[in-house]
Amino acid sequence: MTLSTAVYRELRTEVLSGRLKPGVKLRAEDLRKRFNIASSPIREALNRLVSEGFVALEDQKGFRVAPVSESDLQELVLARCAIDGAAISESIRRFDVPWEEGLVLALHRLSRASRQADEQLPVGEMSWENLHREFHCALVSGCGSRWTRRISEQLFDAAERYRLLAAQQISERNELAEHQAIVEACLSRRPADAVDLLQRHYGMTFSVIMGSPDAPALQAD
Amino acid sequence: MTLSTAVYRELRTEVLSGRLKPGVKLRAEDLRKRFNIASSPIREALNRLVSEGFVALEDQKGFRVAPVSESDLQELVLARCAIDGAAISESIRRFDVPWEEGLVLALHRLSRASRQADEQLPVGEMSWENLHREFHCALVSGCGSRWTRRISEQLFDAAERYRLLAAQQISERNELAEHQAIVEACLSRRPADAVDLLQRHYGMTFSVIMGSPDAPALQAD
DNA sequence: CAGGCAAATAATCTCAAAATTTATGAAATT
DNA sequence: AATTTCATAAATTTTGAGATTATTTGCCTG
Repeated sequence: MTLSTAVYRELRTEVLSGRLKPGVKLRAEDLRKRFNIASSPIREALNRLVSEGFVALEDQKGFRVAPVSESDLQELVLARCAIDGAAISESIRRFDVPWEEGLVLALHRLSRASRQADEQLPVGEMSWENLHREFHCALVSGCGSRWTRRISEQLFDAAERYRLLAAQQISERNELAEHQAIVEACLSRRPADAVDLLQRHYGMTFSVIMGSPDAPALQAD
Repeated sequence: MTLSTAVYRELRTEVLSGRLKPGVKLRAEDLRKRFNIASSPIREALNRLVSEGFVALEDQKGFRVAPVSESDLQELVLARCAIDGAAISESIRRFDVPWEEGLVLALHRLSRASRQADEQLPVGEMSWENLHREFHCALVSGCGSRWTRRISEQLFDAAERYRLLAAQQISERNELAEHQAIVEACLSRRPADAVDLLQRHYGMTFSVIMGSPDAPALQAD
């Protein structure tokens, strides 16, 4: 792997996990010292993140972690409702067996995972966050379009960033039940129910994030 | 504007217009000579295009113009049907007056434009291609989500690339009538019709592209 | 206090060369 | 003849120092 790619992945992870706060300046010089490499690979990594929307670039003013706002989150949730809704509906219409099985498996794994992030994970085991991501990918994986799947993943990552920014300790809120209900609607081929449950699920996410103690931070940046 | 940004725009235009063919190697050294600048801004521009999917990057093997394929186009069209369909439906549900008026205006301008690209455009006038893009943006601009709008634009650009690659002389096929029918369905608040017409419109695009004399080129790359 | 100016800082770009990886093609081996 | 080996060539990535251009800062003047 090239240095550019390594730095790209590291910065992407840090932005998405909320370790790098919105609006923070990303000076090539600082990052150069931090990673102990020259500035070219750093600028290349930052440029990739710019096109992904996780880093903002103003000509001659350098890079910043992409800002957040309540309206942005609201429109993000709206986009996810529309796009993932269409994708899940199409998945049910097609009803591939690999899709069905992948979904069951992803739900099972997610249900077994603990949300306690502090305890050390056994080697080779994925975190709840990663399994949650896999689950949402599995939901839309039967839609027949890699374009749609890629977009759905990007939107998930953007939304997850908001969740992790707002919530160090958010109520667990029995998401498992919501996930199970969605899968049930999928398996029994009830597209309208599945879409409805999915959109409620996203709507809940929005409320929980905006209701969290850290939510006011969304105004400041 | 920085050099990076200028090169980014130029390369993006050339890839999307089909002047740079799929699979073609993009060597920093060659581009350096061509633009007569150093390689850093060139690599930065290429890295931005990588995240956008218009340039492919394999570590240690350099940059190439993103490949194309029939299945990719098919899945692209599917994504556009789902996403723009949802967006247009939501736009009608909301029915903002600015959206309605923007749509009428965009259609009017598009109807006045000539498709002859060879003749010199009067200063300040947009090409049919640009007006067509504006029209499609206007269609989904009432959906209430900047995320959805951005995604719709990116998908339009990717699809337009296929159209321009496949078609130097494609039948004009009375697209104007299709556009008018979609707008009519929007203005009279018939979401199901609008979505249906839009999806047929995209489906036609797919058939026309795959039926063009240049279509076999889609296999080779 | 507002506006302007110069110095300091930051961002972008250049250039030459080093380090690393991949591609090439001839010689050796099976 | 086909495959492997290996040295060489070429390409990609990275370095690091410095030049250039734009922005910010803080002082000074009006």
